[in-house]
Amino acid sequence: MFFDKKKQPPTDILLRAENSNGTPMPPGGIKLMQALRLLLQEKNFDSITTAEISRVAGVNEALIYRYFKDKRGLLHKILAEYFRVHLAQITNDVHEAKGAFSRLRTLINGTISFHKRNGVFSRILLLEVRNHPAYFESEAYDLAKKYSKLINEIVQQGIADGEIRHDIPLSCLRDIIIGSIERACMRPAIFDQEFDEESLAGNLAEAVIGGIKRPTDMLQTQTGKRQE
Amino acid sequence: MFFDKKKQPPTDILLRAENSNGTPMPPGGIKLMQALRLLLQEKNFDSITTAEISRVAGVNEALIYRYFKDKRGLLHKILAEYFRVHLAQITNDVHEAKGAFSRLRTLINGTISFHKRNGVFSRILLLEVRNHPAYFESEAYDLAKKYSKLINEIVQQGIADGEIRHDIPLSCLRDIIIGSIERACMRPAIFDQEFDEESLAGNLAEAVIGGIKRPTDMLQTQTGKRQE
DNA sequence: CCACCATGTAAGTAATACTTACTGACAAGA
DNA sequence: TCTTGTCAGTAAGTATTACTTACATGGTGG
Repeated sequence: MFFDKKKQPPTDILLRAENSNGTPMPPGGIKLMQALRLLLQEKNFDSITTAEISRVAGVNEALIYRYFKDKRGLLHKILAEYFRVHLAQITNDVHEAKGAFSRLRTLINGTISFHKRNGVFSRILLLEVRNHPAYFESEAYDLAKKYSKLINEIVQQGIADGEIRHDIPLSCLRDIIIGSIERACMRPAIFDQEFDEESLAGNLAEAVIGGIKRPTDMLQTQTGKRQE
Repeated sequence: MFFDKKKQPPTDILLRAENSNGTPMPPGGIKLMQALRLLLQEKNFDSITTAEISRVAGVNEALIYRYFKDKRGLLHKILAEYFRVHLAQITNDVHEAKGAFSRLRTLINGTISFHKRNGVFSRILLLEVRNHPAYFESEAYDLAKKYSKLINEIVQQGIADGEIRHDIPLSCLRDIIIGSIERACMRPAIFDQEFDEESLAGNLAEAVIGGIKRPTDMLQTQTGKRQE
């Protein structure tokens, strides 16, 4: 097993969140983030009211607007804290692995594991934020781009080393990797389904790598764009 | 070229929509659907008000609640009409093609083409509905499942014929196919970006098929689950 | 002519995201 | 010790908006 440090409990993320300027988030802000995170385990964002969030947090409703831009700003902040932890773990693990394929397996494994351990992260990222323009101006989106860049680096290195095929654009390869992972995590996130992360990640990596690896021989029909 | 009938204009869908019981949708309902579709070209669903929809449609606001369950019900109905047209086209094209790979290419090509021609469909499906439980009770979701079943059929036939690998679960293969397509269409949908559908679909199909095809020889490391 | 039903409407209501104006605590400086 | 300023927190609003209710109208069959 090349990824054994994933047996942590459903990490208590966002306990130590910081404000955008670097100052630590005051207690009220932390409580609000924890409250929304808790509520998101049971219902979708739109059906959670600001009154509910503040009631669960035990603070006044107006604090949402003091510490965050608005209700969605609070959501984005939570996502950002998840992403921060996820990125720290995954970049470390990836750089420990050697070779493009091993790194990709590590990435796929780690990402799916994180999604499984953090269903709220899954739901926020896959379902709740991308329909609203403000997300793409948020800190959370910046971190999502960093994640994307990490994949770019792995794939580009793999191409340079002759492991990964060079006849398909980088963006397309990245779409396959991220798209497959997200699709696989979406159904469990929506329906609260359990899944075997080990085998899922293994199978996904196997098939995805099979598709993006450089063909070692010429007997397949892969080189010609289309035959008919 | 195996898919030449896709040069239709951005189809005028939902002009001939029917109510759920089979009776034709009255004029007011049609106008409301067209109005929301128009508005969705410019802003996201949440920031469109019912007052706005009815104003653009030129009918009274209460008609939304007579002909649809609620505001989201109207959204789901629009998506369902898009899906109906899309499914009719794609199932036909797919069944004309022969062989699992040719069918998959047809499916990928046709789906991406439909997404490109119908940006509103893209945005509704990929961004606006899956965050709300009511979607999964809707007619639109039933059609989405039909689309999913179509892929199942292709892949299962491909496995039976020895074209597609059998060592990876069907659900996983399907996630790769759908996930890749949706991820590739997401960025253009969000940012209104143009893209070359021909090359995108070709590249995607090429890599995806490369990953799910049955290995014709044993010289790769694909059979063992993991080596290290 | 009338009963009926479908299409359409005006006016209202409850809920909710967000705002404003305020209080108390605490620390620094004179 | 008084003043000043800042930061955490709050109560009480307001404007918006999704949704409801009760009513009007027009065509159709008997």
